[in-house]
Amino acid sequence: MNYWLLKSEPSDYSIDDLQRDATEPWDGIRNYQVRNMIRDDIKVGDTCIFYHSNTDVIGCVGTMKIASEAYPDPTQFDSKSAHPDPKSDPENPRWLCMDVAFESKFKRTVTLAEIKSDPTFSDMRLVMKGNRLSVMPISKKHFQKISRLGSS
DNA sequence: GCCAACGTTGGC
DNA sequence: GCCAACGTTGGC
Repeated sequence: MNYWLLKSEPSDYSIDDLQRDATEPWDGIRNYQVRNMIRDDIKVGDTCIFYHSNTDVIGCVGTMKIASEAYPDPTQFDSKSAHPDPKSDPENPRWLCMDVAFESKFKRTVTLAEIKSDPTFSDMRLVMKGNRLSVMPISKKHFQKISRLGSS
């Protein structure tokens, strides 16, 4: 099993929204590196950290599980969605998404500042320069440490 | 709201 | 294939 970190702006979709919905499509991904990870590497049952970006308290807020295989992201064909892609061919869709299932909400946010200041995380892609991927693999070690911090 | 660090697009 | 212009992400 692999571990991932998935970013979302809470004003768009938050951990509380996922707790309420239980399962939700993780859609709107429009980056080829991320698309390829979804297509090739992310498997049903993989565990993910839910990360809140672009907000007052930035950081890791809970965990979730991958709940489906990758499938074509319907929002790419919806002109009213946030990210329609008129160049995507319905016969050969460009963008994929997958369903995620709520697992847990942390007792507290494990903040980006905290992660940056802890040498345990110095080799984590999240804190390395120039990394803006909204989905990234993380090590089991980092996943377990973040889970432990969030549960305390 | 600013802007650095990307990624994408399209003219040539 | 190069690269300038433009768009996006996301921390601050």
